[in-house]
Amino acid sequence: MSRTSTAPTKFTHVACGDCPIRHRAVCARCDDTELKQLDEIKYYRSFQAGQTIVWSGDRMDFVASVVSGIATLTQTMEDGRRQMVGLLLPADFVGRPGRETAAYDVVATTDLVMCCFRKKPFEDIMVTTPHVGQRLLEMTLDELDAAREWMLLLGRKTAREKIASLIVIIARRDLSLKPGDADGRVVVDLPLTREAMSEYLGLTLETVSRQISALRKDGIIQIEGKRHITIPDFDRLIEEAGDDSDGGFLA
Amino acid sequence: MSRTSTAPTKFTHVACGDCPIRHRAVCARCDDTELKQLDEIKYYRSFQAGQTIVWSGDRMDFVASVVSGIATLTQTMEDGRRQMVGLLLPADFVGRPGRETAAYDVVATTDLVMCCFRKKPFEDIMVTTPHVGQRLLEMTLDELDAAREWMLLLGRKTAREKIASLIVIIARRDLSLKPGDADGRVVVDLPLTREAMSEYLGLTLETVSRQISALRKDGIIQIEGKRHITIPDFDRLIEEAGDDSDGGFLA
DNA sequence: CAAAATCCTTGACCTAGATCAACAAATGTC
DNA sequence: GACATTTGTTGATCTAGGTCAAGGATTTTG
Repeated sequence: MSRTSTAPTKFTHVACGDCPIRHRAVCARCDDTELKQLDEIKYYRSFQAGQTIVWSGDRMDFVASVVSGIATLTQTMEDGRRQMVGLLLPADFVGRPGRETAAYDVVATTDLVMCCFRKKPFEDIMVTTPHVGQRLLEMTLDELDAAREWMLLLGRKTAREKIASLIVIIARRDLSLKPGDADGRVVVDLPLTREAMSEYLGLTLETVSRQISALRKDGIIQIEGKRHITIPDFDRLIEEAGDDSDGGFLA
Repeated sequence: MSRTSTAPTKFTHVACGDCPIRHRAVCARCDDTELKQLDEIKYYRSFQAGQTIVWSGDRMDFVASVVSGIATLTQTMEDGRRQMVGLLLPADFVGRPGRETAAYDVVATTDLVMCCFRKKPFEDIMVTTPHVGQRLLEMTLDELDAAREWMLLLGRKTAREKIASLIVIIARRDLSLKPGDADGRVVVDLPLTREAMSEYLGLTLETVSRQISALRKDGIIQIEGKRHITIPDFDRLIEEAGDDSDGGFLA
């Protein structure tokens, strides 16, 4: 439990205008006038599962919040090796204010709706409304923390620890739990295919499948269907994940 | 060459008051009055090689620029496995404005001098001087980009590619090169021990040593002593690194 | 409802990198 | 200048996870 953050990691109850979800992002502290400004430059976009939203290196002229569905940020090597570097769940934010182009592929993993803000006017609002910039800094620092946890996972954890960590991370996000909040029985639906998990974890999909089976056989998790997981003892799973961290709040 | 950043990645020539180095960081766009403010809250600290500056989870009541020497940010697991998550060279910035505690160990890898700013007053300056916050956001986004490159390295690259990548990254930092700038002969001094490299790359130190030897035998690099490296053909080394990225500008 | 995709699991085998171990070279120290 | 320490190299061996391959379970499509 090393994190003592001043950033609101819970969802705030300030909705962004008539936006159907509560953005964790930019509008957390905006007043009505400011929300109206944001309203004026926002628009919705839908994407089909599998669709690439932006290619690495392409111009990306918006920032956005995920309304529903899942998107991933992925780095690709010329020979096709892929590493996920960000996982966007509903209410997550994506965008690089001050940057022209995307540094990674942004892919809709499921059918996806995003609430987008055109970048230029958004940046203007950032200038005139300091706390929008402040929120963005906080969010970016959170992402950096998550990225660094993730680096530990990629560089040093075993396959089994990686899988356990991923389930913990998703469970926490799912339940909006802070570290240490949950114990006892927890239920999660994995929103990712085995392949997507392998791209997240720096493994092959076969290894992912095998390790999930192993955790099942050892009674750490129970599985119905392919994605529905019951964790009888959450603390036990955290032990398997091999760290006492706060798990990070993903990108 | 995917990066097209608006952030100044070159050093700016605005020194921070009488600070002996040019901070890439906070004072890049400050005027004299603002520099004076920063001057008033800054102080210098020296550390010996090997000294831990802050432990993960400890209170960290300052932000700082590296004046000379090298520091690393490292995540540690209970059983001692270590993963470097940030490498700080002279002029790099470290700190988590808005955060109470460190999320990783900060260690002086060599003898080190830092120019520190007490956090509270620094945050006050951030509020009154918007572009300081803006610079910080830019810097944090750069770090996030670097972290994501690093994740690709950790998750998907071979040992040989990892070593080649590290040498490329250090060479670029050393020469303050932008991607694509350098070709032909390049000379670098590795500022890290084999062990530190292994912590950076998610390898063992033996593998680091072997792969460096292999690159030497294959004529990709030449070595004098243990750390002094000559790269006869920089583009060749980039090929070995297995990516066309901008290499990232580390934490 | 058959055919074709997807998505997932499991087995057999292989290899990159880890582990264990010995030693060499450089550096510090009294 | 001998001794200890730190740093780096190389060899022998082991193993976690990758690769290749077959097949099962669902979902999609026509």
